[in-house]
Amino acid sequence: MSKVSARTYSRYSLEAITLLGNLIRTARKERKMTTQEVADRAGISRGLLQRIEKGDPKCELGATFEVATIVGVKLFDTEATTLTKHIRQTEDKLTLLPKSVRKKAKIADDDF
Amino acid sequence: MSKVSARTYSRYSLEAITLLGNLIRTARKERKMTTQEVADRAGISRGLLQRIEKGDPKCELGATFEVATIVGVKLFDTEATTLTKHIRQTEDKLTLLPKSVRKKAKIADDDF
DNA sequence: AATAATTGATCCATATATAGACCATATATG
DNA sequence: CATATATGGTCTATATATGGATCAATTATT
Repeated sequence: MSKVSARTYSRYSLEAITLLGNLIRTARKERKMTTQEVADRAGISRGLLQRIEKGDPKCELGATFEVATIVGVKLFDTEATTLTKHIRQTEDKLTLLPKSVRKKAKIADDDF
Repeated sequence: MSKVSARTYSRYSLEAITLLGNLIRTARKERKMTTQEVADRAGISRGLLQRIEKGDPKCELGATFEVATIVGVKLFDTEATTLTKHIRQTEDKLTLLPKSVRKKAKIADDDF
């Protein structure tokens, strides 16, 4: 009694995840770090690191980003300093946008 | 009887995740999409989407990337076409690198 | 102002990812 | 060539994330 739904992913998402994994593995080897080393530093198991490098979508977001950071793969092509600034920018932008999005309450749909 | 380890994250990782969440929420509102709408399209629950937008590290990598794709947040600042190319590039790079990393089997450490 | 809808939060049952041990194979290095 | 080490895979128990329901508060629209 199990396996009911099984999540699906778009091709773009899967490729992005694959690329991220490849970048991580490449960076790790270039820095001559062993899988065990990186896993320890990230506080995760070696098995999980392998799945991350392999591009498995079913991994913790946090664990993945942590590993990327450790081996030096920049998310957003952005330095640590500018990251905070970007966060503030998006927050400002958010306060300007309406708090909630309202849909046109239409009775019937398009075709008639 | 629980809560044994509790994973930790670097400041940079957390900020990157927060930024990603903010970008997603901003993009969603700009496109006038409701949380339920996006959640349905991504095949996830509304609750999970909220955690993603909030920047919770403990979310599926796949779910997060999927949502980002749906609302139009580009990972890697890269188009879908070039993504495949980038993957090949990293794969090529990987074949050039040594298959396994070997550590100097040193007895004592540095200071002597 | 009234109303409908979105959002945010909490709670619980269940599906699922993770750690950790183990093994086989590949591979770097002496 | 021999050997130690890294890697990759599998398996199981356990910790944990997720879906779904529910409720309160906020907010857009008439």
